[in-house]
Amino acid sequence: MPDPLVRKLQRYGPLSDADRLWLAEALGTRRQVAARTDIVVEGEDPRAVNVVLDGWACRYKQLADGRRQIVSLILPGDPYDSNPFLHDRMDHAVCALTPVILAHVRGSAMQDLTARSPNLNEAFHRETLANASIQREWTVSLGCRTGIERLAHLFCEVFARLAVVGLTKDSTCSFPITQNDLADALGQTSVHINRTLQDLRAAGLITLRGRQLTLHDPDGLARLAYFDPAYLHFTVDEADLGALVRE
Amino acid sequence: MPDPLVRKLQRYGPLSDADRLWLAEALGTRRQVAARTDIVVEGEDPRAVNVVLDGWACRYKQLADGRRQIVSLILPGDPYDSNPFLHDRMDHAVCALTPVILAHVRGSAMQDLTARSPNLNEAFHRETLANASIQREWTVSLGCRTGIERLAHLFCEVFARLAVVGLTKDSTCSFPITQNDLADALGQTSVHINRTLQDLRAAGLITLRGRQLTLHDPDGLARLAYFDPAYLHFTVDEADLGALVRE
DNA sequence: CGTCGTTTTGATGAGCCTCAAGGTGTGTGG
DNA sequence: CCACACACCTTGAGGCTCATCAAAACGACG
Repeated sequence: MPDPLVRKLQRYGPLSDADRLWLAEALGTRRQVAARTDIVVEGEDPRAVNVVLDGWACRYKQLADGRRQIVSLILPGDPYDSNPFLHDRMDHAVCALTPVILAHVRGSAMQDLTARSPNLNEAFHRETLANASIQREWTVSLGCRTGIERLAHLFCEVFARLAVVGLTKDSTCSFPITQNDLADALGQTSVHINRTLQDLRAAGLITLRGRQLTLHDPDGLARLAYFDPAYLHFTVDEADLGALVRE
Repeated sequence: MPDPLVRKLQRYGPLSDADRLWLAEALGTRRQVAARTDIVVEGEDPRAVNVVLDGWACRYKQLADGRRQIVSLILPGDPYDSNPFLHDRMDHAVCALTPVILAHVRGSAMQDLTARSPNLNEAFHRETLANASIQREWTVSLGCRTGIERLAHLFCEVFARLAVVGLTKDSTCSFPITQNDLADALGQTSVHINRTLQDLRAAGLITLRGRQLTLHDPDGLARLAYFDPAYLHFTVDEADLGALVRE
């Protein structure tokens, strides 16, 4: 398994061979988690970091009456802090959307890592900032994009994020979540997601079949979605989705 | 002007007298900004921190066709990083919603501060995490709360955040933004906000007149909004809005 | 006293939800 | 190997929430 974490962090700035080595060492044993199960966290060191190496996960919150909102997607290569706060109860949950392979960097190891390598320190810091930025963009999507724009925007974002860790091929990537999950992420019902998907297909912009997403017209999709990848904050400038697909 | 920043940070953990003193020193000269003007940032040290001491501001993003989404509110006592990223262009803007008084802590001063005081370091860290949590909650609001729930939730959140910095009196606080701003924050039109406001008033839950918000039934409002203040992550446990009002 | 930003009201229609049922695919057990 | 179950996707009909457009009332301020 080529390490998606390294690929990810590299997009925020250069890493030395030593950095890569240290990072590989710090990643402890891998753990398998089944789809549709919460990734629970035993009493957790706030400095520790978990990483999804394979599969998709999400953060979600649930209202008392059962309504669920997926507030972010966690893709291969994404580190995530499982602990929102030291003394507080968890205010949201993390859940595997597909079978997931996790690695865990202990708090002490993490501290060593960032102390030894300014590059890694910087990269992790940027990761945090980029996540905040993505969260803001989701707020924008839910606040002022229409149904079809939201869906198109999510496809653009996911494709771009997967491209960065080398998980796209031509204009295709894996897209293994259900329409129900999409609905919970985009603030709509699965029925309506289904209809909107058909519109996108009819417009010749994408196909989504058998957990595979293909972008037939990345630029058109980005235009429809008002997608501007700047908010992803990768330093290497991949100006547009088209470039990602062409590469 | 009693310092709302100190009051805010104290809610994340205890501060010593020395902490308070250092912090007061670090806050440089104050700056006035007129309402409805962007708070622009000259080439900015990424470690620097700005603080709103008085007035309300917001972060917003705008789509190419003009649609605006307010992604967060910045209230008195809220520190905010003006720099999303060092080398990147700004991916969102910060704007004064009312006349605002700002203070600025230079990067070097900030570094001294956190190096000298573990308390302050911890408090600022928690502030960052709390902000991320608030952003997630906004995602939930936009994704799965109805119009009236959204509005009620925002009122609860704002009241709780203002209570923490001592800016509420009985069950009343200042609420100086227009229905248009509310609309841009909650992903609706001002027309519909207006009608929803009337519903809240008719239900006897609030009054909002002359920039003053009064909660007549905080518990009822919280119930309607599915408001659970845990996501604000103040360490002192003010279990519910009611307690805030009664105090 | 007039101007301008803000709030309020009305009428109409689009977007999305709800409920309900039928279709498709995949894995499982007999 | 077939039959069944179950999860997921798809389709239809009807209704509610909210947007849009337009205009009137209100209020603060010069």
